[in-house]
Amino acid sequence: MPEEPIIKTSISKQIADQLRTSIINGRFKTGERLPTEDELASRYGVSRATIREALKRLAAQNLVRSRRGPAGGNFVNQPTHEELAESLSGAATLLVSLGSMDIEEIVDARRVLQGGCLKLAAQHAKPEHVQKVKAALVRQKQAGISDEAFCHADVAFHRALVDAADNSMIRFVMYTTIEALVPITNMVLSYVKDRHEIIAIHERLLSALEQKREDELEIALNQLLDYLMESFRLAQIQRAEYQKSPSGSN
Amino acid sequence: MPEEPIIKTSISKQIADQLRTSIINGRFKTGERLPTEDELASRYGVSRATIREALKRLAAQNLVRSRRGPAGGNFVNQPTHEELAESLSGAATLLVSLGSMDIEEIVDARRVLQGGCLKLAAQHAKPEHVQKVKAALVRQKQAGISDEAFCHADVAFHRALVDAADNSMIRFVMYTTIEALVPITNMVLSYVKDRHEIIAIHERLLSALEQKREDELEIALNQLLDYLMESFRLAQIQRAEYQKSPSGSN
DNA sequence: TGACATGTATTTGTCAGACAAATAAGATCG
DNA sequence: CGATCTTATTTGTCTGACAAATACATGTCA
Repeated sequence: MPEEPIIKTSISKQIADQLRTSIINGRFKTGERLPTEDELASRYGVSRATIREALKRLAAQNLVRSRRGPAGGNFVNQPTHEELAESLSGAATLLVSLGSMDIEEIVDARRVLQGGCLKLAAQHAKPEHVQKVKAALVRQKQAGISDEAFCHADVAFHRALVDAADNSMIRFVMYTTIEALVPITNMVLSYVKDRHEIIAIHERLLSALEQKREDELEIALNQLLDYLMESFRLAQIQRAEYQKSPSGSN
Repeated sequence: MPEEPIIKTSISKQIADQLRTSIINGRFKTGERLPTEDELASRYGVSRATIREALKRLAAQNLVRSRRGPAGGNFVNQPTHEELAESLSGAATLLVSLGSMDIEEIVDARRVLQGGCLKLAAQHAKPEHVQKVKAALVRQKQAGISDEAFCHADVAFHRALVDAADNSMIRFVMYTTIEALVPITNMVLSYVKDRHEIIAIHERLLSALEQKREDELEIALNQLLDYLMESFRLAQIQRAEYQKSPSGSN
């Protein structure tokens, strides 16, 4: 029995991995066109379907994108920060929705991480950063906007705060943390219909940023998160009662 | 012209997205088996190949895994933190290797984020956490191990520190940050062959954690990062000289 | 000549049907 | 009762085909 390679992983996965490493260590440069699918198929000695499955795996990770036609093909895609942050927060929301992370943990994390982030923001914020924060807050203060729009503006506000730290890595990481809280914030908002408190705290954050007061920023952040936690508890109670009382379960 | 849906995205992608949201909001529970590929194909009115491409996209995100045979099929997979962190740090590494993030930014980010993280660790660390940190440091101190093994132990050390904060969200986020630094650390190590300094600082971190001294932790972290930055600059210089002097380019 | 329509080749997207490989469960035989 | 064999089911891969998008050349008409 001469050691037949006991390969457990499928060919398409192996090819996907090979292509990925080729991309990562630069044998295929960003923007460059990969060989056509037929070419790859014959090169690897497999069928086009297999190659396609491999390419789709990479496409799911935003590593390649494809166009049809002549001058089309599969291209190495340089994922933008947005795309990456998106897939990060997708993963994070997944973890949250599967219950692998509870709210206390997320809020704690945000307290610690965003705390540091704001400190950096106080040091690095340029006028245009402050301007963006202000703009988001204005949008949030518009009367009569929907919960959805409010939440959207909320995210924009916090993202702007993060941007003020002027650091790509932090942006990358904090977007995720913020995004992970969105479903919860949404739920809180739909049960606890009080936006004034949130806006008041946001205004405190903004003015603290304008004055570059690190201490004030930290205080305001803690207020915000405390408020969020408490509202969340309230919302949970209301929700539990609502599910008990009316019509029936289902 | 009766508004034929001008869908730009491919069918397989649409199906993948649909399946993903079905998974995320719980219409398919974790561990559950999806319908067979034939079943899905006829249900969506597409061919099996298309379904498979959709499933492979999800597989690339660790959302499903497949087994053959009867009682086999495509199963909803609950991604472990490790799997998620892995795919994300892959993304982060890519960003770094493409030069979208520079080292100052990453080190700054780590200073801020890991600083907060260590503060939490000092409060929450349980004996088994400390034990894991210690074990990683022991591995790192073994004489004669390769650069690669050293770097591996280095990552394990920092992960253990992060774990000590005992917070899933932070773990998720910090693993990514740490991982993003691996290629750089590797490069530094291969040029600046001095491990003593790193180990000395690591020991300071460990003992500070054991004594739950937040201030000491912060000091040691800053030392470590300062040292890393300086070594990196040195390594860059050496590298530049090396690339100028011998034989030729390429 | 120049602008516009038209064809044509190339490449991905999708389809249909087939066989190979793995594997769990039932059938068979000692 | 236990070990082995068969069988059915399901994913993995192959083959060959056609549809759709689209860059480029070609031709047509003013």
